[in-house]
Parts: sequence; structure tokens; C-alpha cells
Amino acid sequence: MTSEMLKGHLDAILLAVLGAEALHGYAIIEAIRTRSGGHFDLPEGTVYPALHRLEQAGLLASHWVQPDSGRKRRVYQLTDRGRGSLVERRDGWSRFAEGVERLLGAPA
Amino acid sequence: MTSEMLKGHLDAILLAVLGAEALHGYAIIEAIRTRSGGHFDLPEGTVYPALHRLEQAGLLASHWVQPDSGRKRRVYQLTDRGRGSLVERRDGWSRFAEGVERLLGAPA
DNA sequence: TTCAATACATAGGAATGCTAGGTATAACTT
DNA sequence: AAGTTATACCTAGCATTCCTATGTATTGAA
Repeated sequence: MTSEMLKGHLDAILLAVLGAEALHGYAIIEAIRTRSGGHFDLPEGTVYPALHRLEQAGLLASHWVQPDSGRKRRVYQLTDRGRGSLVERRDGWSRFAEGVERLLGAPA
Repeated sequence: MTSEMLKGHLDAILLAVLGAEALHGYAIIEAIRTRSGGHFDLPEGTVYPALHRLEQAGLLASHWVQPDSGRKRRVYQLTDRGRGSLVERRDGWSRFAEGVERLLGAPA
């Protein structure tokens, strides 16, 4: 599973993870690792810029939180537009995966 | 379904289509359009360079064919290494899709 | 003969994810 | 107290990929 495969799907993954609950960046990485069944272990240099991109695009909103112990965290949550985009992207994934499986599915 | 989604999966698709039968570039594009159920309609500027890349990598071999009518075609077929790569990529797709679906699958 | 379809090719651009490096705080070890 | 590890954030620049746009050539139909 090369890392090129992820291209074009990362945003959907981030939106989906944040669709379940608001999380900060580091926790998002852990959630992706856990919930993907260990399939994805994304580097910070992948996730943080993507979060900034999605916030810039108005799909996420963030605020800083100072927890009782530990350093400050930036917590992200879906905006309304983000929630709409998630729905579209889930659908987009379905159609994409369906197309790929039709092509890959039938072993020669 | 954005075109960014395809990145990292095109090679697997091309190998799979050629795993079923040897075809020339233009016919590959049509086969992808047809067999994907109309999901994928790839531009030539995407497919031709990819075929060259795969041949360069030793996964495909090509030869020119002059059909009874019509202009010359370059027909591609899988090499042994290409067939091996196809098996790996099918597996890679499975694991990738499984991971994505675990993450997208559970609507909040 | 003009147009469309077939058939190939490539240069350059846009976008994305990763590598590698950096900063800072807190907790745990020795 | 000092050093290490884990947490938590950030970004510049790179490599790769697919697409847009453009060009060439052949064939058959209007």
C-alpha cells in the first residue's frame, strides 16, 4: 500500500474522523491509526497542513484549548459546510471504489 | 469524484485491464470507460504517459501492429513482472479500501 | 474536401502527501 | 537535576502524479 494511494482521499478521512467527534491534530493522527485497523499511520507533516487547508476552505473550525495537564492543543470541529462536504465525499468514495472494483475485481 | 482520487491507483487499473487481454492505448481508454460502468473516462494525456512509465518499469511490453484497416497501433501486454505486480496491487487496493471504509464507514 | 473519429505523443502546470527539520511543554527515568 | 521520551504544534521544499493543451498522422464519412 503505497502512500500515493492516499492522495485525494485524505480530506474525506479527516472530515469523517471529525464528523464523529471534535479532536486536536495529534489525537486525529492516533484516531486514524486506531480506527483504520492500523492501516494508516500518517505523519504529522501530512495531517497538519491538511487541517490548515480544510480550515482555510471553511470546512473546519479550530480553537485553542489549555487542558488541565499538558500543553495547549488546537481542537478542530466540522463546520456546516464541512458536514455537507463529508456527505458528498462519502458518496464520492463509494462511486470511486465501485469503479475501481469493477476494473480490478475480475481476475483475468 | 475528483480526479485527484485516481492518484496511486491508475497503475493498478491499467495492469488489471491488460491482465484480461492485450490492448492498445486507445482501446485501453475505452475499456476503462466501459468496464468501470462509466465512472472513469480518462484523458489520453493521463493514460499514454502512464503506459510508458509502466513499460519503462518493466511491467508492460509493447509492439506495433498494423491492422488491416486503420493506422498503426501500439499494443501492450503484461510481462511476468507486471503480472506479479498486479497481484500485489490488487492486494494493496483491498487493504487500502478496507482502511478507508473503516474510517468513512461509520457515519457520526 | 471538410469534418469527425481513431491513434499516438509530450511539455508544462497544479495539486497533494511526505521528508526533514524546528519549537515547546510535560512526564518519566536515572 | 539531568536526560530521555511522549505529547503537540509548525513549515519549507521535494517528489510524484494526473491533467490541460497542443501537436501529428491516418482513415472514413458527409
